[in-house]
Amino acid sequence: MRRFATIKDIASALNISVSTVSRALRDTYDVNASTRQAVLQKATELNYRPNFNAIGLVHNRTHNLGILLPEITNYYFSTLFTGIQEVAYKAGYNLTLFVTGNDAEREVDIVRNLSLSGLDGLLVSVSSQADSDQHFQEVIDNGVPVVFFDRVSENIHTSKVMQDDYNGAFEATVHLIKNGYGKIAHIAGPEGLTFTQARLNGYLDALRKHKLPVKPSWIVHSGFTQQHGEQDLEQLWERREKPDAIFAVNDRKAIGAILALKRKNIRIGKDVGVIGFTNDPVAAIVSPSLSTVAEPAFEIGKLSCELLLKHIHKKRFEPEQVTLPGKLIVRESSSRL
Amino acid sequence: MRRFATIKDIASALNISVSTVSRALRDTYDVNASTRQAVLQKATELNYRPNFNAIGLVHNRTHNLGILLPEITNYYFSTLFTGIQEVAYKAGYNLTLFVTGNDAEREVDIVRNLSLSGLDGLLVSVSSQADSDQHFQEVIDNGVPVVFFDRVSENIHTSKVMQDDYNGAFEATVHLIKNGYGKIAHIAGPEGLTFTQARLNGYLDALRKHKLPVKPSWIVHSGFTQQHGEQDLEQLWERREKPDAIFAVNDRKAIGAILALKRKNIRIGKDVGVIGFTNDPVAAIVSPSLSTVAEPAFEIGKLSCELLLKHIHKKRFEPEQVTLPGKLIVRESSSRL
DNA sequence: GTGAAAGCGCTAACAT
DNA sequence: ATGTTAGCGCTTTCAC
Repeated sequence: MRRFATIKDIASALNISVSTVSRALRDTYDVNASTRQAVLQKATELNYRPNFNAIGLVHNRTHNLGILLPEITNYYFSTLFTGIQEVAYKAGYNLTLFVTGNDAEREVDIVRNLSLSGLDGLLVSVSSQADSDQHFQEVIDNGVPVVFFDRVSENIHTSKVMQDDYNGAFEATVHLIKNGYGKIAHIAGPEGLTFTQARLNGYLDALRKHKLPVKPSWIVHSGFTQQHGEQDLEQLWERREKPDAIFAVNDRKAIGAILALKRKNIRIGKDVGVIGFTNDPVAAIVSPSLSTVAEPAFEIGKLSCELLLKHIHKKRFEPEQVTLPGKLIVRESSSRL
Repeated sequence: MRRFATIKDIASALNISVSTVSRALRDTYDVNASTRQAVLQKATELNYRPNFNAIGLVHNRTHNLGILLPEITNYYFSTLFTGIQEVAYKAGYNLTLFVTGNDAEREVDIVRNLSLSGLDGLLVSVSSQADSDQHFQEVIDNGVPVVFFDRVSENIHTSKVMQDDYNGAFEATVHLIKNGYGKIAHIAGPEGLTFTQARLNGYLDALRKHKLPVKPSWIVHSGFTQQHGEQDLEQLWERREKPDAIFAVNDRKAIGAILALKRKNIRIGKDVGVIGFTNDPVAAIVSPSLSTVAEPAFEIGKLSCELLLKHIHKKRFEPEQVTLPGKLIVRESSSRL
């Protein structure tokens, strides 16, 4: 059984008390300079490592943050994580990552079994809103700060960080309209997710504002993968009247649509315009390159983590909601030329 | 200050002792069925959550594994993580993720400051081998099991899980040769990393076996990104004699090369063959699609985690080395047709 | 089958 | 400036 050197070991080696060792190590109390010197040296010598379980037990905090994500194999969420870690690392917090695989049941299971005592706070992007948000409310009721980002939960009163999904979708749709497309379909995400709804609304309002027809048969909901994008497009092409442009809820679905269109020998841009959402690097690689709305993933990660740390440090911190703007990126897929 | 219900609370509510509560909760000792029933019910009622710091303190283990990765914003590592989590989740272990951003200094910093008492084991893909591996040896000397995967450390005696980089590279190169390319360049990773070297060796041996010229000027080392791939290609095209095929150390660099070639109006496949390594989904999306060697990322993740758990559970577990085969995936970029 | 008590490693009053 | 002690929440002898 492995056992690290403890402050007790240092104390007895030096013939002083554990409290003196503790104080010297923390460099915060009045400790004789020479004593501190001796302690520090002995600590190095014995390869002393503080026991975080013990410290956590005393202080009731652990310097551990939990992160709950629907997936990680994806540009957006992995970039977001990198942003979170940027802040956490500097603040001396470790990150425990939980990935649900978009499985709502697993999400509940994870949250219910969360070692709450091992976590000072929780950062969440929800997997699905089909079920209730009760499990998150329980965490909050237990006094653990929670910050939602990207896929937020409507019913829960806590800090949230999102991109401006509505306006991004609005701009994307207007961009298509301005480029001469008039029969614009929307390949959406699963129903029930707030941001799916926000992007749908942006799309709808853009159509209405420009007096274009809103055809329910041109709106198809499914998952977030490239395969879903391909399937959605096939479905659209079974309609009597076919659209002449596609606004996809994310780049992966847009790429799926592009591949499906190519297979039909339909020219992207010239025949059918396509625009996505995210600005996944693959958008610049695909041919023709994909127009999109860039999401500030890294920034959202940073901000969420900063907000969570504020919640943890102040006792009564009023929840904040932050919405970051996206940015229209025009490439080849949305131009007739 | 938040405070969860403890076994003490349950005990006093039920007028029994804490040890009975502890036993009932763990369902492992002789406890009267009705007592257990009462305890379980009270626990739910009070929303009892075990304190993992306390348990960790007693048992000297935490059910936490550390994962150290060079990056996460990338198909290979994020898939690998998913594989690890698959095993960890079922075994009831949480994962603390550390990402170095390919920064060797940061790696040392993280490892040196690791809360070793908070981790039952460590899974590592090293960021760079330029520096010594001393920091990892220290962890092992402290009795914390370490398993390396993908980018392993040569000098350290512990379990390692890798793909077969040498044979994958060999096969990829032979594939180019068989398809009629004779002047094959290699766009490599940074020098000093074991797997970079293994892929280089596979490439070299394939050339030698087929009596093809080995030209040092056709081998260029740099980083792992698409931008590096583009730069490397530009560098190759400054040579007096230009190659007619590229074997890239990974798909991202291969894609970079493809984009740079396209800019030069060189036809991929017909004029210059390209093959990558990884089988990133983008390889199927890029046009022309990219031939590659598929890496078993998910499997490597699973295996590494299984191995680490074995190390943790058995007291004296002999280190194992596992090498998983890759698989040649032929697409458009490596064919003259 | 259950309780009392010691102890995991550390911090934080309270003494001196 | 340093020592003594209680206690964080839990498990685990050792009694009975």
